[in-house]
Amino acid sequence: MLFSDCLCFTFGKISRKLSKKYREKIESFGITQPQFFLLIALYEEDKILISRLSEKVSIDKATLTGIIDRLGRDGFIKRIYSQDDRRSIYIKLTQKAEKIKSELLQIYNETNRKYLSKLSKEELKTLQNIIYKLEQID
Amino acid sequence: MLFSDCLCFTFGKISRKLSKKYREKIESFGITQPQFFLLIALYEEDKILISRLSEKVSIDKATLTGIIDRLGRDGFIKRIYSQDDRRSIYIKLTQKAEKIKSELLQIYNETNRKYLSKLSKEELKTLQNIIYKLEQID
DNA sequence: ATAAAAAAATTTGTATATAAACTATTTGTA
DNA sequence: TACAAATAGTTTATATACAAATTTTTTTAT
Repeated sequence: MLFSDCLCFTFGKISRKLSKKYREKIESFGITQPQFFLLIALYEEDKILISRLSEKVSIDKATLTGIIDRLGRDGFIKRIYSQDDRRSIYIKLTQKAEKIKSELLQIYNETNRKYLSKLSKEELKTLQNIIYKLEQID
Repeated sequence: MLFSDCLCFTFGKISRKLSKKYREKIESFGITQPQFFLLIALYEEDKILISRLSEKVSIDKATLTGIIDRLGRDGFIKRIYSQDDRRSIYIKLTQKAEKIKSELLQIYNETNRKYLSKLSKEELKTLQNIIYKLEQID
């Protein structure tokens, strides 16, 4: 059985290739691709629990801790300690992150559209079904 | 634009999820998922140049150096220094790796089939086209 | 009320991933 | 020949990724 029949291999390969494309467009902002996606998630919903953020971007919490550390170190976000539940921590965008919001969103939208546009309407619809099915795995 | 419209995000997410599935099945062999795929590639074509292996598994050479180091450390492969071109290095499977070949290939084939079987013939055909298109990106 | 269980996040240890710089060797070219 | 350019692979530095263990706090069950 060839690697082309291994969805894991194929999806990983394409994922790495696409990541690189985003990376090239955002490197001037001093952020990485996972950091970029995290900021995009926060632009959609700010002041959000780390555990909720973890679900939203499908990255486990241990990994997220590091990404948050570095985004915090570089001044893009802040940890806000919850008063209600002292185990919980919210993540909030800083002014520095707000300032580049429209630029980052534009890059995000344009780049997404660029690759989506390579597929026909029919293919896109089928792909969405495929993705739905694969996301349901256990 | 939602994350569901970002192919990079979606492919990465599914790739991580599927990786975990392979990981669970092979952890008893003391290898990781990237190491597993590398062994699969070597079972298909043994004594292969590192640069060729890099193309075959679509992992860059710097990353491969590390994976090869660890597979070597754990006795699954050996570096064979070329006489013709002293820059070149071949990778060769050891007896230890040959011994688990049939088991690993079975896990590989069964797991691939399991996830492929979630898709219809029609979906699979379309997906292959989509993958082809995305692989062509620059 | 209190001990056990669960939850939120971090820490630790190991393994990718990748850009950039580097070493050694080979090839191309004047 | 001599020397610049290309090639094969490694190294370095930094950033994910993730399992397992840990800390702190809250919830649940008795």
